[in-house]
Amino acid sequence: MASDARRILILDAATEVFSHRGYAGATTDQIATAAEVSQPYVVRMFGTKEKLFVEVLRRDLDRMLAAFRAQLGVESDTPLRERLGLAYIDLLQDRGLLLSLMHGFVLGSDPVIGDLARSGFLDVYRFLKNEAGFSADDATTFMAQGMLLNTLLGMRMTDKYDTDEDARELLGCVLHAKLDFMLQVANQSPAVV
Amino acid sequence: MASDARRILILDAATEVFSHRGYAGATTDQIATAAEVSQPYVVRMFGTKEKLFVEVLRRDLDRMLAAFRAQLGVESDTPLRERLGLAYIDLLQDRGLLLSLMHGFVLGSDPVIGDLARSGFLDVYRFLKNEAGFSADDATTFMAQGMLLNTLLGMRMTDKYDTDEDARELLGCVLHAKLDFMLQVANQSPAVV
DNA sequence: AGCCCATGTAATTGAATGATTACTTATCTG
DNA sequence: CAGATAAGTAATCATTCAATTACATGGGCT
Repeated sequence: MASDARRILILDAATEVFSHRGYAGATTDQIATAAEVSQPYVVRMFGTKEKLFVEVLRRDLDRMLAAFRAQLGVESDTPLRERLGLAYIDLLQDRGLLLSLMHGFVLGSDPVIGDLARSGFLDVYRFLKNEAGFSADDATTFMAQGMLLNTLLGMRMTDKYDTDEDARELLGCVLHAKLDFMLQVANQSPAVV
Repeated sequence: MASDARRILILDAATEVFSHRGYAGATTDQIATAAEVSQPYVVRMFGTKEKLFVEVLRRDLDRMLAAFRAQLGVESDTPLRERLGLAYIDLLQDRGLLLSLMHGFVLGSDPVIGDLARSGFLDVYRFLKNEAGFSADDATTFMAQGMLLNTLLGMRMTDKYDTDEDARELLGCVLHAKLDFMLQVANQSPAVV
């Protein structure tokens, strides 16, 4: 297989593994197994585990901004703000992809990862204000809802949907129309511990 | 020293170290050094690293709820909602204490930590609704702002306050009156990497 | 004094893990 | 066909780390 294609498979696998275990908790061997290659191959292709994580983070940030920008061109009755929210939920359902972002956001003390997380976060804020026309307050509120969504998915609150009334209500408030969709996805990928 | 007092020192140190490095990234030796005891002592007192993290998480959750409940009894002109927000910011400034919560929230795949994080999160939601009288929507919005605040502090966005105009604006939106206070605290504890 | 339980540590260990080295296989080019 | 370059792995290494064991210290009690 061409290394470009293999690279994508490894990045996909790494995103998945990092999202479950976190940066420090994930091992290059788990990533290699998930990508169906050998562990040395992963290391040689990316140099170090940190560089791999940085690439995952960078790609996820790019993907998020691209998904948001794609909504700018759409003609629709639903307001842009809502469309962006739905686009974000769509992104998150894709095999828990963006949870790796959350792990990156929490590693501000790491010089490399922290820098990337800060600048990536600010890029989103700038997009909302400069391109999507949000006010500072609206942008803040939008991102706050995104962080709550990340947190709920990160802690697998969807697991409690069936048994806890409050969990049901809370998820309903955040996800609105996309709730059924999200639950379906959550059940597809059970706790791979 | 009595073991009860030592226990508190170790929990304090563990909270600090976990908040910087995350659960998997922190080592029992770093915690022991921070608490000025030997590494075996830490392990023997708490059994395993996971049990130690669970105790840290549980204590932080208790502390948060206690701080919130304390606001219920206060007579003041400022509305309860705002007082709770300020109380949360006060909690967070205390040596980054509650960042450990964030790390816990992101480990939903771990059976023990995930369970605790989910039930602790729902406890806060229930408090807001049943004791503080929030509507479901208000409670959701309040928690979303808390998650954004956690994220901004986790990624050390305060480091960019002086150099980035957008970072300044974003932090201003979230922290309002408590901004100066927070920056002062953030500068007191520089990146202990 | 003499015992004993609580507080604490030094030394060690076994497993996990990121990284390196040295090899194999296959495809493309001249 | 030769031979080189890219794709990929098995085997191994050095480190790190949580956990265990065995030992030291000291204060309270009879």
